[in-house]
Amino acid sequence: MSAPVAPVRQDWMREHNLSLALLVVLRAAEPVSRAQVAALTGLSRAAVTNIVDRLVETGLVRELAPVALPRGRPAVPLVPVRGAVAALGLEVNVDYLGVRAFDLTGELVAEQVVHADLRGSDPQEVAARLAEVAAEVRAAVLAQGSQIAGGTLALPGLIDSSSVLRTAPNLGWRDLDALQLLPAEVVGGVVGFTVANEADLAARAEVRARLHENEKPSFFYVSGEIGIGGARVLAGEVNAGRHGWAGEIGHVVVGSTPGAGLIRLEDVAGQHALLAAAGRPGAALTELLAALESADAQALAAVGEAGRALGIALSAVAHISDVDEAVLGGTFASLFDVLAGPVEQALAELVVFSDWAPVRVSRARAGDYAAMTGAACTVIDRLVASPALWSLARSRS
Amino acid sequence: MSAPVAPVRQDWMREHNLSLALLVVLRAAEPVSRAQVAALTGLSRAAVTNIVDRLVETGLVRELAPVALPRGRPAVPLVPVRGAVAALGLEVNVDYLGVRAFDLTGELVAEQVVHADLRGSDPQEVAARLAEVAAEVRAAVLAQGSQIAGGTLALPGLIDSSSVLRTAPNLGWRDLDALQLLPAEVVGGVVGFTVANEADLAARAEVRARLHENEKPSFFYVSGEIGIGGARVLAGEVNAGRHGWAGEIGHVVVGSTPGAGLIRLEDVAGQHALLAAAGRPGAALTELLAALESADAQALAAVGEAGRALGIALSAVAHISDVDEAVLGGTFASLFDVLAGPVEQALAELVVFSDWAPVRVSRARAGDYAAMTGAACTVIDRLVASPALWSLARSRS
DNA sequence: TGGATAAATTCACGGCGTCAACAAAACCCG
DNA sequence: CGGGTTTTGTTGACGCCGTGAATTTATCCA
Repeated sequence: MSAPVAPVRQDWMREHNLSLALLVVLRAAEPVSRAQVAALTGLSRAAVTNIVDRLVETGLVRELAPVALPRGRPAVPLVPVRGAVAALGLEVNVDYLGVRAFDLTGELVAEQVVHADLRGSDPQEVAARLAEVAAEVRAAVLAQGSQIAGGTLALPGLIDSSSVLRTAPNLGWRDLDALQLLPAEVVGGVVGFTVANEADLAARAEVRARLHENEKPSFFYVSGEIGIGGARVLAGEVNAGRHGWAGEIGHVVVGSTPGAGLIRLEDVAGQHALLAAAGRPGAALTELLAALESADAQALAAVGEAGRALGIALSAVAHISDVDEAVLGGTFASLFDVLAGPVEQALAELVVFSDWAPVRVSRARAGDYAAMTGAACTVIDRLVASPALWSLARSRS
Repeated sequence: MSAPVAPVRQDWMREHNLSLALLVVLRAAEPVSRAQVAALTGLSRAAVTNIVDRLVETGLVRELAPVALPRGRPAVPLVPVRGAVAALGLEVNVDYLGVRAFDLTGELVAEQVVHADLRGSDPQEVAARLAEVAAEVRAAVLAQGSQIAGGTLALPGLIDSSSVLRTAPNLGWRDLDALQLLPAEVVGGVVGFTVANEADLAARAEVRARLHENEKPSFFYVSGEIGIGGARVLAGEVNAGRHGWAGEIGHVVVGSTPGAGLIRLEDVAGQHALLAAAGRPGAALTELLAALESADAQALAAVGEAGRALGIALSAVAHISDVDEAVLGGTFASLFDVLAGPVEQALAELVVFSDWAPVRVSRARAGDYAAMTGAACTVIDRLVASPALWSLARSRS
């Protein structure tokens, strides 16, 4: 949320403080009282009384029964209303498509994933299948009385600011308006519908997974799939860049051949290249994992090489973006035990500031289908950032 | 200026709108009237009347004589007060040190630069010399009745958030508290004094140089000096990263030797390496420029190689940070005519999104001593961001 | 001289957070 | 068993801020 270069009026101020209070209620491990909200936000108790009343009116927050304290008047605990709102996270990836729904607190409410090989698929047809899945999740959510707050679609490709998918090489899709692709009953019925890059959204899910230990984590998220993408997170915010396609680490140069040809990260650590180097071209990832399990020398060497290349690419990220943690996600999370060593070694060797701020390497914690989760998170973020707007939109419908 | 994760009160709102109005007055090509400020900011004329009155009270803005319009009541033009405020930009670099003073509008008011070879110099001694120069510039500024709004020191090295200079390899300095180094009469008398990286500040100066054509430019600034640094600018804001040392493009890997050794950008395009490759190890840059002028084959080849390496490093920047313009500054600005071609070619060849958003390459426009200029700019930025705070500080002194 | 036009100002109004006072609901101790 | 204590939550006066409409000011033009 960046400060607007626009006049600020009282309603903006109210919106901001409303959002602040809502965030405190959402993020608290235990239910908080009005007095605690006041203490945590820095607002006066009087203001918080008023603000919380409005949040209760909009149905986003609920009061529990008062609980006795060691001393003084009992406090009224405040909790987010679970059933009130559902956020949809959709995804089309190379080997599956699916939809997830989360409530305000980030709890999974409904989900449906279909596995399929979507390489070189027809966008129209895939969109129709996604719409079906979305309709089912939608129905499940509505059945339990939730309002749908919006949706975000994750795609493995470059998406520019007008929601046009420029290219998704592994799907074989090019120059599609991703919003127009989806039928109106998916997009139209939903207040806000957006499209974003899969790696950026997975990084957002990773932020969520780390919230309990760090409110504002900073790291570079690496999404190892068929291709290799990534996203930089600074103080809890995903940094998508000028057009929204930052983090394309797969195309970073990591070396050269004697003939002066350049080697990019994907040429070494992309899934096809990695399997080929491991002596299993065209095989599934599980085969590689099994080979590593049984200490297959060629497989270990291939992953080691990939790790070194990834470390070189990440050293470029560290120098250019100044991050001190690299989070390995996607298939790289499965390969973590073999991969992390060479990555760390290359980073220690190459990064100039590794003496003061060594780049840590860690495994992603966001779990499966991180991009879907992250997609829903962005919807919740939008809602939390402007609760009054939401209640307005709700009352209109 | 990012939105605070803190309660917003009316005084914050006032400060914001005050800042907004001041910015409009500063940035306008022609003096603007209150009515124009209202139109440009989106505030009501009533509010602008009040706000401008306060800006006039603080002495930051002045009214000119009313000028007749084609129709209607004459407008009262508003202009920034030139003599009111002076911002100091200080710099210690490898071959010079100096101080510049700018007024509110960004006009140069006073300046003093001393050339000297500061490689391997003693920090204490250099600080004393800088203090002398600063005292003279200070005196010149005070003589014309300006108040000093603050100062920023530019250093060619990694500076962390607590203003400690971790390392400046080309000065041979390490682990210094840059603020404690300067005598109290330089730092103490000044409201806000900060330290920052030379390339980050030069990038800030570049933003200033481009304001008239683009309010919020985005680019990657390359600072070619003895070493090679840089800074990413997104929508007019310099992005310094987690610790403030982003943009260290000189250490990015651009290839490898057959023996599996890695080649970093500085190994090819750093000033020492470049001069050596041109057959003039240890020479001055002017010699290389002369050789290029006379079409010396070895010099041209060396710069061409450096350009290709720079292009490879910038392709990493483009993929990681998604920028669509690279600005070549420092010595690279002088070499621009020879350098730009190979850089552009490498970028076109390597950047995946060059079809939709080709990375432009341009010469820096910030002029000499860009870091000093940018250092003063950050001081002015702080002042403009909180005009009320400034008037408070002023009334206390 | 009167009308048109646009800048700048004034003022009543409603919204918002603060502050201080107060009410409410427990607990403790004599 | 009842007053004192403590902390929560509410209330109302207050001051500040931007809005919007009405008003004043200043110039040009017919």
